[in-house]
Amino acid sequence: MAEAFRKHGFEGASLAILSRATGLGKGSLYNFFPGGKEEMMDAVLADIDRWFVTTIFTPLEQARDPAAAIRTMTAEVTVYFRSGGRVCLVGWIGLGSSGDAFAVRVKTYFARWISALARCVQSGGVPSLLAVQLAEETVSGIQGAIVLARALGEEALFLRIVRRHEAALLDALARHTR
Amino acid sequence: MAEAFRKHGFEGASLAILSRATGLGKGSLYNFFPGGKEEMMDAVLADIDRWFVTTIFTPLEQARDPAAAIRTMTAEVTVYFRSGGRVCLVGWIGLGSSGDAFAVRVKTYFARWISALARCVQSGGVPSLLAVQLAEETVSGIQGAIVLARALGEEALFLRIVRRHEAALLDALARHTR
DNA sequence: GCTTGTTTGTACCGAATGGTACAACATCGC
DNA sequence: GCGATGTTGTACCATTCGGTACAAACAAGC
Repeated sequence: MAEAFRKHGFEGASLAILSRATGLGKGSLYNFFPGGKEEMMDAVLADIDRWFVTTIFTPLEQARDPAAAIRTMTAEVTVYFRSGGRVCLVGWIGLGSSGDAFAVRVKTYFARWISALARCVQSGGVPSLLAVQLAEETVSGIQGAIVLARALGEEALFLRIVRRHEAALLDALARHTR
Repeated sequence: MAEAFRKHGFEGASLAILSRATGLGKGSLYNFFPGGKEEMMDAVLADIDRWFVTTIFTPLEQARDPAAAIRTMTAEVTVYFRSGGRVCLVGWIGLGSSGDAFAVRVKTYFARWISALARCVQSGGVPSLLAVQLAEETVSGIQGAIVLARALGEEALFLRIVRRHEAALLDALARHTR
């Protein structure tokens, strides 16, 4: 179901597609999601959010070794986005007017990612202003890398860009070591 | 018409919406675009491409003053994307499976942007490998900034990120001045 | 085995979808 | 004026859309 939305977007994913993707008939679909397509998408976004919170956000927020936490973040993210071969549904949905219904979810997702990463970097001794700056740049850079890698059909480009952002983060940490 | 696609995406922009947006009835629409919605979208993308070629790409490619060319690029891009309030249709369309029909257009758009920017930076004395690296990072960064700025509803974030990329480009130029 | 509540498939709904046919209309060279 | 060409609105097409109704199938408790 998540993959169906990821492939076709919200508008493009028809109930027929969703039904085929899940193996459930319309009856079942509307039994579990009385709110229709919107509730289905919301559930998918909630699922994604949960994954990011446990795998990315909290490890960053509670990191005892910031450099290691950043390294695992980029590693996890690279796998998750299949090196840019997989789209970021949250970012995508935010682009269109159909995403207005999920605006809050989209906003909190990115806001938390940035703040978690910033806190991690900051905990390593980097001044808070620079930390936020680096975090913004990294999250934004990952989103851009997905767009570009998909557009050019070049997964290597995703890896290159993410690696550079990782390097920038680690460099800042090394420079401000206490 | 472009704005209709920009707002609703390819799937979301129905003929009714397109008709309303252009003020043309279905008859006229199908008179000018016998290929239907796909041809309309293609025309819009061609239009966008033309604008970027004349306003962004060729000035970069033929720049006599690389630093100035970069500065005008970021300025033009900032205005064009309304500081992130306006979506990059090319990048957006590339994310979904509906964009497969326009894959070539999407690909050449980004490829040319990167190569034009890289050539400009390189003409200022920056080694070609670094130049390509910086160009990739900048174009990707702009795309990410659009996604993030829209998601967070924060145009200032777009400006901040673009400005930082501009600074990185100018810095590289200054460092490798001949 | 019967009851109760959930899960499923199927038939169906009105509305909207992308697209076509075509007659009325305008425009223009001549 | 007249025909030729291009443009427009309208009615219409089959299909698909998201969504509902509901009865059959199922499961669990007792």
